[in-house]
Amino acid sequence: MLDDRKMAVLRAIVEDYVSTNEPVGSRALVDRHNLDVSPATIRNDMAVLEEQGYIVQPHTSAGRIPTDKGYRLFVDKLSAIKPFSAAERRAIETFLAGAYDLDEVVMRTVRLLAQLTRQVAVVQYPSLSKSAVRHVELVPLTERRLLLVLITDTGRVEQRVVELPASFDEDSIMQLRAVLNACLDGRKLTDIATVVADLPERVEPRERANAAAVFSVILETLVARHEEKIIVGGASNLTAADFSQGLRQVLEALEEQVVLMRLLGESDDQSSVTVRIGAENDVLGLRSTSVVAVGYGSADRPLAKLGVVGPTRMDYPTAMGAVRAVARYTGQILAES
Amino acid sequence: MLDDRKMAVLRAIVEDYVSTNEPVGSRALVDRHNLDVSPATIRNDMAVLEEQGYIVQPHTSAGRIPTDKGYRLFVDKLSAIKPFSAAERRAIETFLAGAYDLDEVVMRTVRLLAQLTRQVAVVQYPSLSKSAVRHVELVPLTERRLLLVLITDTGRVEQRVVELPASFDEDSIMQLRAVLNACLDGRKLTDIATVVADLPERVEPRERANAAAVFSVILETLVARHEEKIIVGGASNLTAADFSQGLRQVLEALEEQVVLMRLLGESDDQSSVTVRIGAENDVLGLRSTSVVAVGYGSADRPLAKLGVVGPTRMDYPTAMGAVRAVARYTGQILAES
DNA sequence: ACTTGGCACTCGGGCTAATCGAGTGCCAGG
DNA sequence: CCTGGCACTCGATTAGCCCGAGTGCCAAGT
Repeated sequence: MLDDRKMAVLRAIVEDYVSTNEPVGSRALVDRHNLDVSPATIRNDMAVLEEQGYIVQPHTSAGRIPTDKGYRLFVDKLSAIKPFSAAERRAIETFLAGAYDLDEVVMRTVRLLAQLTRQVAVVQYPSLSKSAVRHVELVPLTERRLLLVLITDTGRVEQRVVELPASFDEDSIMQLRAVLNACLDGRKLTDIATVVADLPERVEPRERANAAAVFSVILETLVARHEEKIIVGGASNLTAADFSQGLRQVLEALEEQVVLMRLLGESDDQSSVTVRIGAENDVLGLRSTSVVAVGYGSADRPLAKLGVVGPTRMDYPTAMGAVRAVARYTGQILAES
Repeated sequence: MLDDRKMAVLRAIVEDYVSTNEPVGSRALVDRHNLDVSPATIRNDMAVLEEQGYIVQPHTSAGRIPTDKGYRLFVDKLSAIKPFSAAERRAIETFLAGAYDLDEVVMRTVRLLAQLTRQVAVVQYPSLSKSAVRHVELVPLTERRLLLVLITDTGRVEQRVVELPASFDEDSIMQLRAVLNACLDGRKLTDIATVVADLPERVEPRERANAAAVFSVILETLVARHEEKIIVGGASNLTAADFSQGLRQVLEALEEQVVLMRLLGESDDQSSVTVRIGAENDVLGLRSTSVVAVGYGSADRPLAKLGVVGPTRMDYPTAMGAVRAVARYTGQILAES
């Protein structure tokens, strides 16, 4: 379909356009890359590329810019993920290493990613559904209220107030806590629904009402609600790339947790870097952005995803390299705890 | 200095400019407000106002726009905080009432505030220094690592990994936990430093090394580190007001926790709404924005602050009303737990 | 002393015309 | 299939122009 040189031309167009942000013409192309042909030849190639939908000219007589389809081909066939130098890796490692707790790790990750790519970074907390319970704690608040604190093996701490149907005493709480920890400890959160179903039997009859309230809150919190938590950073990088008038839309989209989830979640391939370009994101308002995402965590223990969002005119090789490198180290650090 | 009519003129200029975003001239002024004088008279007044620095003309021959000093006078003398209607209050209340835990309350607050004011909302978590300990929990992670979880009476849950100098057994942890809870429960976090100093005596000698590690982490976490946590929402509202080229700067500033702290913290008057206009914010990059902030929490128990950030060209009465109303209800809800 | 109508003046925004040049498509020849 | 040549297109830039909103000032009126 497309011979080698046409591919090379497309690659050159993408690279030039990404770095200059201006439509690239045939002359500039032969100058800046060592294609040993004349501009006229390039023009013929470009005509073909345009006909096939890989590039377009914004105005009748200006250079060409890549289409989504063009970027897609570039990412799939024409570029390699840019590896990071040893020095860069060390920098990443030390930057992340200073973090104390999960919040800190996630915050640093997002900052780092935004800085490395000069794009908007998006990092998802370790997914609850992929975590296991490490500890459950019940703290009395008032007569009929408990604070339920649930700690996962990925370091997430979820809290929730429980309203009890009846008042309680210290002993019954101790007992309930013991039962909960005994039964839930180490269980995957996905399995918890079934485990909880059997729990009432293990509680003294007169405490069952209160226990049931606690159980239902556990289920509700972990299964139904905001189980995913995502943070965003580096929004100021969006001002560099000029979204005609869509900046507002993009910012709005990035404030919606649900949208972010879809953005990261759409690709279910865990281990390799995935790229969604322009209209491939069926999120309204992000039609003119690309998403580079990857799962993090060890191979046998995927935790969640992270990535960057930026204009389709993005340095994909570098972004992919950064995302992959950061994911690796973040996963590593979280695996240690 | 300025007679009544000049004041009225300034008020009219501010109001018109805020609503139209265009320099306002003498004719428009007499038309839209019932000033019973001619445009020429207004022009004389405007000349005086300009001489005194309350207004300027962006171009030699265009209408006037208020200066920071003009807005300041407007806020101090010429406007009243806009009260919210009963219906609006009810809406706020029900919107906030559905929240389960602290995170949820804060998130909803920030969303609500952004929506009501159409500005960027900034909400600080209940300040640790004003909280008391409700519960301390130690969760074993590995041989020599503990997860320290600290729950405050304001609902904040802080976590931190502790590296121990020696290995430990279940019993010693139980004991340590008991000591910690016995001694710290109910104590203000500001007092904790002194309390912790006396703790080692109450631990068995052979456990002192580990205990000391835990204590130092407690101090470090609560006193030294990121004790303040602030979240931001509604950044997309910034695109409406056109910051000539400072949008980037503004976004950057809003991503810096430290900057946000200074923004909210600068005014130490807890109970009343404070407004900082333009250059009054000595934060670089926010010289062209205004901050409307107020403390929340009950009078005898201030918790933290919240507010909005927007262009100096802002509807101050409404913003102040919204900030005050939201602070009231958020404080109320947090007081209940 | 303040207000008012009149009037000349300023200057930014918007419109049109003209020019420039990057870049194209196509063709004929190698 | 590549190449140099050439006519053509059209966006961007510049210059010139006009219009009108808005001003400052002044002289006259209350």
